[in-house]
Amino acid sequence: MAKTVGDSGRGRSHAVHRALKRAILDQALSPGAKLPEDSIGERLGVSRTLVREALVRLSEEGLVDLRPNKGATVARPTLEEGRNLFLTRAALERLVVETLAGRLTQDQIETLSAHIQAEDEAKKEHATSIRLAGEFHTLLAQMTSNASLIRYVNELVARSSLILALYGRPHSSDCAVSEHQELLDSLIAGKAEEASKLMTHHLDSITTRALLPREDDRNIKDVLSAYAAAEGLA
Amino acid sequence: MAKTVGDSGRGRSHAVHRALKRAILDQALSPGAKLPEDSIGERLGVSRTLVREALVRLSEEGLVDLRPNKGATVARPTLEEGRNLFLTRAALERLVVETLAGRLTQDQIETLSAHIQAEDEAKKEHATSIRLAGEFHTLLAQMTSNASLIRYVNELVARSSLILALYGRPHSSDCAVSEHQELLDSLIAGKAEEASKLMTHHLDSITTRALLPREDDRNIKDVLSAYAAAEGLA
DNA sequence: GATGCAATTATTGTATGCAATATGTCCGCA
DNA sequence: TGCGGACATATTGCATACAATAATTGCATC
Repeated sequence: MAKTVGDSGRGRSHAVHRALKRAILDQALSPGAKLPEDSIGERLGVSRTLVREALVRLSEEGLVDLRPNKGATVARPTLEEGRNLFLTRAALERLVVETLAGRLTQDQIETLSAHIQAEDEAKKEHATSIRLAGEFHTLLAQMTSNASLIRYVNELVARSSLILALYGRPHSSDCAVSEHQELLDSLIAGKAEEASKLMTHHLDSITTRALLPREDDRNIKDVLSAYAAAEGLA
Repeated sequence: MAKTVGDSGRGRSHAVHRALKRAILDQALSPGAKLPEDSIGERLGVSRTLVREALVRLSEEGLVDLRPNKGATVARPTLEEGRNLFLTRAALERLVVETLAGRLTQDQIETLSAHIQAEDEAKKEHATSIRLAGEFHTLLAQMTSNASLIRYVNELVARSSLILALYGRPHSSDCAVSEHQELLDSLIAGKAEEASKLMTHHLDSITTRALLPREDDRNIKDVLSAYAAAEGLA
């Protein structure tokens, strides 16, 4: 439906890239999943060449692991990488709010308010809710007009989805809507320092509130050893 | 000389990537230069396929501009992008020094000291001096063991070379060696706050000390409009 | 039944060929 | 001379073919 001319950018390789990216972020492809070039190409109606190009891009973005002669898999960050990632996010997003504090236009304020309201209304639907929460952060970044900043925040927010998919507590609202509202209020009031603190806390609390170690983080051997013992094996 | 098995990573495409990256950072290929796939492939003894893969990666790193059907050129950041980039760098490198303050091992301290000494000795050779200055920053980042942080700092430092190539004052020592020493002293003393301030100032002063507008930054229209007026045209 | 090896299959790595698009040149025409 | 259009050239976009490597299976052996 948005495909006619919308194939903008570098022809179809970008289309493939977007398709895979969406699939990953929607968790239709979960972390660790294999991504064979020809099945993907077949399914999407393009040749391996284009799939490879897309996979290279995704790997540069950190969404895909590309191991030589072994093929591509959806990235599977460790818990520690996850924590570090949120530290990095915080550093960048502090810059975002410091840049924005007291500088939001009326239009931007309305956009953000509307977004927060949408988040509030979608609280029930877990999947949507997560997506919207991420979008709030990328929306803010966008408003700085700082290209590198935008790019990195987008990347980190995307990867955060992976982290939360792997280590997120099932029923935690990962981004409390009220925190977004407070943040916005600070920004409007031009309280840069306060906004910065709120953002730090906001992201910090995700790592403590929502992240927790998962069994499936251990490798297959460790998992099976338990079953082995139960059966009197190994 | 480092090619036998050192072709590590994804076969030769990484080798191509590294070769091009070096060439760009050494300014053997200056910003705006065309990068035709087949001449590069021919020169490097690989097919266009591998060159393309390398170019895609470089474009993701922001070192190369990739325009559909128009081919690749060495990136040519605007002055404003340059300033924004240094803001972003500062945000990340503050995190670096905060992470490192008071936590450097003896080995790390020695590595950094040696590096600073090397910088001091290379003060005369402008090119080497610039490279070493950059390496100091990536070295610090490396020591945090924070993967995303390392990756972004590396990327931004690399792109800084482009910025300085375009807008750097010819004879400014872009990274004052003494500032690196002060920074290190702070880190050793564990004064996180001070180190953070030093880093901010250090990078800030690059933008004010070393960056200056260049004629060729304005786009062709603006430049020509003056001449047009002078000749009573358009 | 466990172990190691060989043959098979699946999948990636790379080069090449052809189509599509952009760029540059030359010529005719006002 | 200045302008536009057709042709020629260069370069990218994409698919396909083949080679190289890894994963898997089956079999023979102990």
